[in-house]
Amino acid sequence: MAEPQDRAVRRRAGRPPRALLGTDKITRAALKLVELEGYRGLTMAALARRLNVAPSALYNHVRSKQDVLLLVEEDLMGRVEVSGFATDPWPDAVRAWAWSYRNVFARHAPLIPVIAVLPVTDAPRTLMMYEAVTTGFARAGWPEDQIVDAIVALESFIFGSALDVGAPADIFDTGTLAAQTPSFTAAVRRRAAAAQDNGAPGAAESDRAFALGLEALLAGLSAGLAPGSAGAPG
Amino acid sequence: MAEPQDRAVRRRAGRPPRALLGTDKITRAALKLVELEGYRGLTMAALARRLNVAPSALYNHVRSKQDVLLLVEEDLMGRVEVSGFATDPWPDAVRAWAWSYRNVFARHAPLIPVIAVLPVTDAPRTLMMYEAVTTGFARAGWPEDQIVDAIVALESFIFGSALDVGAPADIFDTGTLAAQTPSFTAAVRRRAAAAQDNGAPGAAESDRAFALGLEALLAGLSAGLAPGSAGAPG
DNA sequence: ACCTGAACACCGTTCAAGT
DNA sequence: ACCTGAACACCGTTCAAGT
Repeated sequence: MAEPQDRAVRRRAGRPPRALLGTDKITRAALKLVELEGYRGLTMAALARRLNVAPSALYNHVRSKQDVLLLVEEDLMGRVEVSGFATDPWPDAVRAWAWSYRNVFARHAPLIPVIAVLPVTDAPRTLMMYEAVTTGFARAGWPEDQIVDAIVALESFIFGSALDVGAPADIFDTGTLAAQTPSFTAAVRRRAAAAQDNGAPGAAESDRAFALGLEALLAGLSAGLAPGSAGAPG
Repeated sequence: MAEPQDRAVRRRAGRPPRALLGTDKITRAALKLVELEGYRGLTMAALARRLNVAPSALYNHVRSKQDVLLLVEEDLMGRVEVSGFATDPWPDAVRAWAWSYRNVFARHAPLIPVIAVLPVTDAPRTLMMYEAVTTGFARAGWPEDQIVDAIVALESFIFGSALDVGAPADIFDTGTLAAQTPSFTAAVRRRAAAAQDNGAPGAAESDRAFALGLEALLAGLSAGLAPGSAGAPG
């Protein structure tokens, strides 16, 4: 583990005999850093420190911090479960995919606004995920021109739900305004009670909301394959 | 519009005869700044410049920049359409609410990760929105212990969809990897063609995905009110 | 209580100099 | 090509001094 060249002994300037960095090393260091200190701790300076180089050295391998985030995102996409789309019934495959997708990014919430608008061009793992999902939809008989919309709709729900996992347990505490919001306050109380009845303590609530929405989406998408059912107001 | 005291003429230190700031003025200035320069332009320094004060003066009214974001969020929540819940059939009320909610926050995407985990305590407009939605659900016959989960599921979809609105038109361009992702590449092409057939140019695609998902959720939620239909794997 | 102005401890990024 | 080290133009936030 300990490099022969420790950074306590400082390296002199100039190109080293063999490159010290590379996108894979940067990716692994970034992931480790996020695991240890969260996204607040992911700074170019901290990343460089972990890799025993000067911050400016990173810019020989990435064009910006945004590039580092893309490297991390690509790695995470490879962890999303898509194997079911080749073999399982459509609802089962989507369920496994959706739960793993949400769980992977729940721990990487700050990445979500980035991914949601990120072009897939030159992101091979991300593309392979979409390819697997698409073939699964086609195999289940989805019309080709609706597949991407359906994936985007499911993904939107997954991203939003991944953010919800990070919500504090008391997010819906109505506090001093409880008297002005009687229906909502009562519903919140009932929800907490229902979530506790089934055993688990805190994360149970976002799991239940995710399950409810996912099953509704699955049922609605299955039922609504007939053309021209939806229209957009405003 | 022009204050008698212009900042070209500088103010001397010390408490002014009447307070120059206030949370409402800060909120309005922040919204204007975001409208003009986006969230990248929303810095404490820029905000102070707009208000003709020193940056440090802001800290007499907010504890942090995060506080400023919360002020903005509260203002935006007041713009979400909830009037339908008092009068309209449940699906119509949810539709109007969901579309307006998505449209408001599509232009404030950087706020979404903040809102998603933000306690509602002491956020009166946000709470009033939840109260209106909850009464609408109760009126439609929803069991009280499932209402909050259903709202959270819908909100998750809305937040994710609001992020999707900001995606570039070519987000699914498979580029040099098109040959390795034939199914997905074909589906993307078909989607673009279908979206153009109906008239509109670019935003049409996220609108279609949102409509598809929302209608599926509405149908699935309506159908799935029977207990114990969903279960969570892994 | 509520302002100014100076200061602090960071950021991400650029670039000349070195091998 | 790929590193170091110095420098730049910012950040958000704190705090003494002033009225």
